Amino acid sequence: MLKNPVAMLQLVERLGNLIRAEMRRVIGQEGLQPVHLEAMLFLNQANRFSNTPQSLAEFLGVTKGTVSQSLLLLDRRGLIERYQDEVDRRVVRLRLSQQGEEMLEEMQPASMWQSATRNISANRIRNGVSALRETLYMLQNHNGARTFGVCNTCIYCQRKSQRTHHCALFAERLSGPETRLVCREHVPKSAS
Amino acid sequence: MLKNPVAMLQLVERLGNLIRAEMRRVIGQEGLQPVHLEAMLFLNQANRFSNTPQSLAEFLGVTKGTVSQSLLLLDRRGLIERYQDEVDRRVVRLRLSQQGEEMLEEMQPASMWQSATRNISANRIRNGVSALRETLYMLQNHNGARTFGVCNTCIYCQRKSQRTHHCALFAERLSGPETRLVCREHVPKSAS
DNA sequence: TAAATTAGTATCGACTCGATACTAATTAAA
DNA sequence: TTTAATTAGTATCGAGTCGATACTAATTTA
Repeated sequence: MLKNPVAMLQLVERLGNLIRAEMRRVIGQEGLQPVHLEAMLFLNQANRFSNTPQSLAEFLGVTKGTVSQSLLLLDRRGLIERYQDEVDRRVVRLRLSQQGEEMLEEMQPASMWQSATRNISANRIRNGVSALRETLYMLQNHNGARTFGVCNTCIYCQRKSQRTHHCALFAERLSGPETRLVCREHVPKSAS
Repeated sequence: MLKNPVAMLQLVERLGNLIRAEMRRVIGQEGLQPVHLEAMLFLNQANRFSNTPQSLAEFLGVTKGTVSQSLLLLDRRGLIERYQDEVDRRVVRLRLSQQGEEMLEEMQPASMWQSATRNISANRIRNGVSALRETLYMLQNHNGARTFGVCNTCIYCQRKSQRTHHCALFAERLSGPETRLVCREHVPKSAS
């Protein structure tokens, strides 16, 4: 009974390393490192409260100095754009450039995963997903780390009508598509 | 139905990164990097056919040149021992030193995991483990990568009596404890 | 016996990463 | 309101990863 969590740890670790190695192989052809792909994937998903270097650093679990270096490189390659925030002029906003979006489109790391799980029962995968999700939230909660979930699973997200939502934390309106982006202030509903 | 595998990918990736960041935090205090801990964990588990630089490189998914560098560092710190193989004098055998074993003992990265999964149903975790394991084997099979499973889940492992086992590939006897170590030639029984 | 293969090491350059020190903008305090 | 503290971000340094390339030495194959 006690051995299964450890088995899960080892499997996640092993799979994580494989994914990382695969990432290195794929992205290496562009002269980039795994962390650059991670960063681009984040920027592709981050909502307008979360697209900053600070936020990215927290997501990646590295210092802001480190992330600054990686962003420098992505900028040099023309894969991202940086612009100053209108209100708080210390903060830098980030977005993928056209070129960055295209590169991400080409990668599609998901296809490998699809084929690897083709013969596994859907029910088993569903159970796996929920076990992993719960574990993730627990772990992050325990570390005081952010969850970076999407708005529609957040306690601050209120549905106003069929189409419009409202964030009670930032006190701003959210469009439908926006509720499917990740936020640095996300607090999962299930975490009581 | 198609979204769940991708969700699982993202969760594994995210958890993998968290584990990696935690590793960096813990092992960083010893002046080491995550890959060093990975290497030590591998050497702690590898059987006598698999405790070589080549094997470690395959496990980690890096080149032998890279692994050679990491081993140099571990050797300098006195955490591993290297010795020449008796039969084939090109190959170098690796083992953890006393000091290396003690360090690994102190780490115990599993405890964090135990607490993070405490409130999750045992059944759900079991399902998660088997989904992840199947995925891992599929993925490795697909890439032509080694599975690095333990002997007692390998097609070459034959039970001779209550206590003794036999490896049909290397044509050698295996003790009970040895069947719980990982092997580079492992082929999972389930993979028909 | 010679050629090819295999295990491992050495060196180079680009990059990560934490630590430290810094600038500039904002906020809190006196 | 002026000053002090905080916050977001950048720059630089050193140790280390990592792939690529080139190498040595031992073993196999031809």
